Amino acid sequence: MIAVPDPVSTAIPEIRTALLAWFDASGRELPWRLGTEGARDPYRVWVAEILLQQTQVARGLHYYDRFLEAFPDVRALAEAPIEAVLKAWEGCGYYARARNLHRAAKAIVQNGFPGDYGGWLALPGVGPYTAAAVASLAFGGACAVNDGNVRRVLARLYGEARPTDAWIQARADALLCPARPGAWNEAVMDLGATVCTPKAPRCAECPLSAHCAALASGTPTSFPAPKVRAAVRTVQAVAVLIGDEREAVLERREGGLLGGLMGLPMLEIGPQQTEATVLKALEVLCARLGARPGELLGQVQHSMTHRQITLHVYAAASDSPGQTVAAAALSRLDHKALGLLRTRQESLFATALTDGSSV
DNA sequence: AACCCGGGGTT
DNA sequence: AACCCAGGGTT
Repeated sequence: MIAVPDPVSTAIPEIRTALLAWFDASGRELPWRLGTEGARDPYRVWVAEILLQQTQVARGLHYYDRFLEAFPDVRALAEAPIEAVLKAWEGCGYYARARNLHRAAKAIVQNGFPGDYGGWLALPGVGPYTAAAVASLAFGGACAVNDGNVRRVLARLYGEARPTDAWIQARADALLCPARPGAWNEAVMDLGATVCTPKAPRCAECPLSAHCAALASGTPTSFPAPKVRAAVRTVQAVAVLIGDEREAVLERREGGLLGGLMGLPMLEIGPQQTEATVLKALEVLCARLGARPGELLGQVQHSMTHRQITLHVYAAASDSPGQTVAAAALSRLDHKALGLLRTRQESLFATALTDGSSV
């Protein structure tokens, strides 16, 4: 059987030259791209790659500055309490990233930074993408990354609607420029982020348009086909606020959802609930806390990728001391719940102004 | 391989 | 309202 080379494979030298020339002229300047190409500061690259997992660059920039200011080097990170690490990550989502970053920092302080793909892959929170990224960007390793950008760019270049991870990795490995592996990886990702975008690609500006099978097909956006996603689950929960926005009883969330963060004591009660079952849950929750249930402060809605939460927030009273809210790392959901107190006070104040009564 | 894990941007 | 984002861990 004779293997027929595809049009992209035969044009690999031209493709490398065209994309790297575009990158040298139009690549993004980003704070984790300081220093020599292929020999960047591994700490800065590593933190950036973890932060950018499923997080858009524009959003990551803010957290990156904040995180590096709090933990300028790997020793500072390793020696910090986990609560401080989560506080720096607060609001960024996927909090297992922060916990794994902290764990890995301790290992790095013990053993030093790994110098190759396999060493990075062994660290918690580092998978195939991140290991290849750090190995190429900070150590000059010939490792091709495979992320959402690479997937889209290569699916379009080859006209493959349903690429598997193995398919993408094989093409990425073949295309990788051995002379500039780090720059090549950044170039493909920059192209995917700024030109070969999901919905409205700027094909007229693309340095690879002459080689692109998806563009030739007339419908470049049909590559790759959308991934099927799990349905959003609707759930309700009850939370109690013992204290106020400054001092409140908080519990550490265990398990997967928002794990590691602090939050109001909470009890999930399933998808559709009546007022009676909500009140029953409130009693159960207060019994566990040794607290006396108070009035309804309101409901908050919170949507996550895979969940739509309605949270019924009640005031409660107990003898247990609260803790300083500002010092704890909380999810957006808990910040919304705490915000109910403020809106409620404002509406009471407005009522007092209207009818002349005292608050 | 399928599922879970946040929060927000773009279209 | 989809669809996506510089993915990784668990089952």
